[in-house]
Amino acid sequence: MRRIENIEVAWIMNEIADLLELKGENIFKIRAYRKAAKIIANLSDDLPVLIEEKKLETVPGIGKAIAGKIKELFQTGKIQYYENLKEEVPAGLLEIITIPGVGARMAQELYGKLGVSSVDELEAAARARRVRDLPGMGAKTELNILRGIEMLRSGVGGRTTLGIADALAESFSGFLKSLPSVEYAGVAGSTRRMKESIGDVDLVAGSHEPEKVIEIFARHPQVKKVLSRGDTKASIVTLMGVQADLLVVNPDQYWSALHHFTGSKEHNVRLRELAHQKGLKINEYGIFRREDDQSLRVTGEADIYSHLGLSYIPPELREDLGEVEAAGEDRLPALLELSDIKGDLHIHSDWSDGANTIEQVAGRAVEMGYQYIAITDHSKSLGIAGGLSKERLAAQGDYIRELNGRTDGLEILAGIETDILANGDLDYPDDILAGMDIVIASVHSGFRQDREKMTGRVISAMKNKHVDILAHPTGRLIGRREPYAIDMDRVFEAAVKYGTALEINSSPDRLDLNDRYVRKACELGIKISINTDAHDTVRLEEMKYGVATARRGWAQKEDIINTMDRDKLLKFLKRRG
DNA sequence: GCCGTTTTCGGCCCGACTGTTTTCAGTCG
Repeated sequence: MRRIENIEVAWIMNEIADLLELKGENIFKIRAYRKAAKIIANLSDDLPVLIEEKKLETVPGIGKAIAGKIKELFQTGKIQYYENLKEEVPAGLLEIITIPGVGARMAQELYGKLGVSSVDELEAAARARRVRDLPGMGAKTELNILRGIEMLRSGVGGRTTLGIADALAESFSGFLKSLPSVEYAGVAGSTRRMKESIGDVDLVAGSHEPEKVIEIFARHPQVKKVLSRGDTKASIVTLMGVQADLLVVNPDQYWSALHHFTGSKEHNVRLRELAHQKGLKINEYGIFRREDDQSLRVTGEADIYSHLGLSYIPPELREDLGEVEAAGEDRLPALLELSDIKGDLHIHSDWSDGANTIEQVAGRAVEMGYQYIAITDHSKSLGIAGGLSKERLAAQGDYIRELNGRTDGLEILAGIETDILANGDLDYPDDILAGMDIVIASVHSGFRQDREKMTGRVISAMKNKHVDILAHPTGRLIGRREPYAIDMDRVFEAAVKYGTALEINSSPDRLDLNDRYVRKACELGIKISINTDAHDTVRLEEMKYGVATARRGWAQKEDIINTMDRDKLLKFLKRRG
């Protein structure tokens, strides 16, 4: 039988929830399936392993019934309960509820009264003005449905990368801060938590004149369309098609609002449950004693956690993946900081497909306060990217050594990003690799190899004692290309066995390793290198996204090799030869 | 459907905006 990934099981659980919702089932049952979907999507172990070890039911949020259905899926290839549900509910309704503003109740009504069972049919019914005749719906609902369909088709509401969202959020936040009527403003939501992809940008402001702030926000030149607008909240779509939401509160409620809108939703639910147990209530305006509604003092996010008996939880950890328990027992990790990074070990220059000279890269690195960088251009088989021949590589090495002699305070390492060829060989013989200061290995071709072959290919490269780092280990491009088929458990085993470091590629298009793999790798004691893979000096700044991904994976300074001082790093790179 | 240092039954987080309504349900985050 075909291998079934955890994420596919999560999709099925979510679809079961959708189907149950369309049937009008018990809301708590629906939530249980949605919760299970989230949990499964975030598991660090593969489901078959958990089933094998009889540990599936012990996962919080997964009980007997759901565990039974998952086992059935792996044993028989399907879930009868799910199949039956799909029989009962017209398939088009699942599509209809993806229209923004149309939920299960409306879909049921439209199907029951108008016989609408696809987005196309709904569009026709709305255009024929038949929707407005239904109870509880009017002309505005009809228009809203058409707008929603248009949005769905235009791709608005799709997700964007962290790089784009972060830049946009910072620009809006700066704009808000510059307004005289605004006392505080900041970025919240998944952008603040530095998730790898962002649905919409959340902003929070503290002001005594919320209407005025909303008004100015809605007229910002970046705004293409205003989706909704109240006294304290507004949603807009930017020219780039990214949705941004702004909440304006009283300045003394700012920290509670920022916290609330930073989420995640799951993290907040967890905190509210905890608050409930302690006789408290949390919402976006503050934290209150339930008995007399008296509000407790909040002058920063740390106060909220301290009222709950928790140590401060940084935004990157707020996913309800164990951070609340850890904060309660004061055993949160001392997270890596951007300032811990002492250098960048994967950079391209104009010797291959980079835009800048080595001197320009070095100059920028000095400005950034780095102790060292590695120039790692492409190897010869990547002809399309100007891969270096043996001779060019040797010449580059000489040049770098000469440059090092006249560069103060920055060590430039002569490195190479060698391709891992389809058969697992590297692009140069061992004697050449032995002469490099640092060797990075990565896959740039043959992405469609099967899992066994790809895994073996990568591991044979890691086995080579000259290879220091495996770059972008899964090969994914966020939103554009799935990871290649590779057994990461075996890659981790190999990293432990051979001492190869794994990369977090900081490019917001990659973030590879991802946060979940980082967490697992750190637990296994694997060393990680956070690199930008920059092809121009501007993108050296993307180190922050790699660091954020490491933080989301609970990484500490000790886990990361490019936090080492120069001498320690050089020693580390020599340890295997 | 899940869960349990007050419970194996009876709970299960909180609020804004919208559109259609005279007091609220649906949707969303």
